[in-house]
Amino acid sequence: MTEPNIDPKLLKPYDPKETEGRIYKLWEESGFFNPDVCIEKGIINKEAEAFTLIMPPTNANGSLHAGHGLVMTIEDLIVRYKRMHGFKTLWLPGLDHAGFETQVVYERKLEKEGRTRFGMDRNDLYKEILDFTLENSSNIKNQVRRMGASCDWSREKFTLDDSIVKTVYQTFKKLYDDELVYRGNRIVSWCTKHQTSFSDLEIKDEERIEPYYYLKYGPFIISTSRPETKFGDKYVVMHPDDKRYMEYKDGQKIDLEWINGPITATIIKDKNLDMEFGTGVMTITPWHDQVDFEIAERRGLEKEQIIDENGKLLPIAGEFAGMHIKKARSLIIEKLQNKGLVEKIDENYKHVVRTCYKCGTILEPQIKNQWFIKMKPLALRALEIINQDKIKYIPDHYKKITIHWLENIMDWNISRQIVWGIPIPAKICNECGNGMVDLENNIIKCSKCGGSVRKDEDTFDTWFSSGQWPFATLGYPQSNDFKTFYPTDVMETAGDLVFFWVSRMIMLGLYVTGEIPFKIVYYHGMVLDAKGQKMSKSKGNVIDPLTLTDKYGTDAFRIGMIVGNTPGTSLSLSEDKIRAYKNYANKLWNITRFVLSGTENINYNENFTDYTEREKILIKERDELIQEITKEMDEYKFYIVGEKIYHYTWSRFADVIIEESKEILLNETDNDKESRAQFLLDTLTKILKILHPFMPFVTEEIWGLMPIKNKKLLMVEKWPKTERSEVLS
RNA sequence: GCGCGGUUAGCUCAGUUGGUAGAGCGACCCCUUGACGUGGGGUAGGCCGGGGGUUCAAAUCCCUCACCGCGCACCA
Repeated sequence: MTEPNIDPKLLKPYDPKETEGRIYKLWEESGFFNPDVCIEKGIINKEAEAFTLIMPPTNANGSLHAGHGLVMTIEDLIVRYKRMHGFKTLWLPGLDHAGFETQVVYERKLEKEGRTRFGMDRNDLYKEILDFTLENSSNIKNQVRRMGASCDWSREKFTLDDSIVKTVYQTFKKLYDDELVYRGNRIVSWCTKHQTSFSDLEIKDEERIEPYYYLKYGPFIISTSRPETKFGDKYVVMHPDDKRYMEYKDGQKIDLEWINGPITATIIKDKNLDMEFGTGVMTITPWHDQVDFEIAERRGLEKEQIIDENGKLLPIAGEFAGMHIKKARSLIIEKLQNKGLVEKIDENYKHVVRTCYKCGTILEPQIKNQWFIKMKPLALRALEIINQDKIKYIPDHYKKITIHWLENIMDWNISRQIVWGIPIPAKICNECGNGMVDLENNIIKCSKCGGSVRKDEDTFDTWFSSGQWPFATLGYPQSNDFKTFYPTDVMETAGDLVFFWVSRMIMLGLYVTGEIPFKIVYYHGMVLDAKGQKMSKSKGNVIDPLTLTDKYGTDAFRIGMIVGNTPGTSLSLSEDKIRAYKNYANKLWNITRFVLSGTENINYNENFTDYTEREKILIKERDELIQEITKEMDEYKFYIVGEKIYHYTWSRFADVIIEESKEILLNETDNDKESRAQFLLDTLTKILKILHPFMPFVTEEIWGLMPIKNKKLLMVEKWPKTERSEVLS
């Protein structure tokens, strides 16, 4: 054989490092990430159907982790596939200020520097975090590029952009006008470390074994795991039907000896009490307990704060005032024991305590005057459309989980006592505590009592703004983008955001725009380390996706993340697997070398029909596979497609077809050679197209070397069609 | 307590209308063949968590139990 006359690049092994940056630049400069450019350049029709995927805004408080790697891979795969089908495809990238999350990260940074946010000027702190965020964000954007993401950077949004904030404010106002948002004194979960309240979701339940105390409260025995809350307990509650306590009447007063001396307690008969539990009698602490609060509200009982915002006891605790509850508990019990008021102590009481999901501090329920969204009406609307299957859940069991949550939804506290976030545009009355939404910042008097007002210093729960992301990013209500790309098609995100984010987007999307925000929710699982353990900095098992892409190439990383990774199921990231796909990228490269050098004197004709029987059989087999694969792609079963195309190229095309081609191309008649050569070129072309969404870099690079007339960039070529197999058979 | 998953080869996991179990990695044995040793050929390895049921036929459908995850929950 003569020296092959093919691109010398092909004579060396495939080098992802040399290729990827160059290819990404090629794509970016083509402008094809932007659907408008695709129309301008005649790649797609102006009338083409839109396909929209809004990228979950990346937290701008760190760098890319393995989970992001998965997100970028799956979403880019979906988007490239749709783009190759001629959709007017938009993948809109974004960054999230991530309110509390980022503030926590920043506070840790401050701590390391020996500083603290408390006592810092609000504006200074805000500015520092903003700088921190912006610095990170440029870093993150480069990392997203490294993953090959074909998102439209020209439409990038940040959750603190003016346009987004404006939309968020309008929504807040609308909710207020519709009486779906209210300011109220309600029990909220308060973190004494972070000095902010949470919604019911920012809570981690933790099982603990702690002593459980049975205390003598006058003639009764009450039980508690939290004696430090009991100072102000002056109501003793029992069920009206409880035969044991028939002699006591509702409202009856009883004098008794308590922690710091004699008190007068009032008997309350209430049905919202479990007779079976403990002794069937309890005292209530309305300021620091949800159930007690509700009873007190219903019965109009007094509420008194016992514990302050730092977790220290207030003057009502007498000699214990100023002491942290952690320290006080055992001392209080000691005192009660000395007074003979402890009946018994159960040392092995197993119960659940609510802790801050970030720092693990036990949350203190506190009554706070904050903004709440009335969720029931919003949830009902969402339930209706979910039950009608207007939104498809992948995997489908997330539908059940969502329904279960929506049916038991609680009002949503959206006030956060942190600086880093979107300020709540409202005034609070200094006299009566009334809250008034004030977008123009011109309210100077309370609308209820005429009292003086102050600006609400709180910020919105970050999920309140990100809950509006699909329509906010598209410029609701008037922009062309909104009209063209909303409702969006797919929301692809992590399973643990099902309540935090996805369900709230559905509710707020329906409420504001009257339409569902997306048609499909695709949940990916968590990325675990090779041993199946959760990655965390403290365990030191965090895998940086970029170290893997450096080592094995982005394509290898990407297809390794896809194959065998079913939606919703967590994925163990093993380096072996990624390495295997690096070999695959190289295999593809070598296949190309063979095909191109073996078919040098052939003009590839994609409409060639003069195939011999031998090739017709192979084409039928190949096209059946393509049909199968296309169907599975449309069903979002990428994990199967990746495996099948891998298997076909390697075990079938390379190991069998190429092997037998060696003889055919050397020894058979011209007809046979032509038929085989056309088949090899045609099949390689189709393999590249199918593989492109999975492995965009190597396929684009090879595409550039293919002897194809009038070719465009592979990223905007058309997904292979299979109608011709009928023509040929 | 309620809800949702999972349990298949040594490891990680596929298995979508029920029809004699698959992939990758790993292991072992061969092959210095001209696309590729980042390769090629081959072998071993699974009563598909246990027990019932439906069926001609069950990894697949139903019931039940066990174990492992994960959510939710106002039990003082």
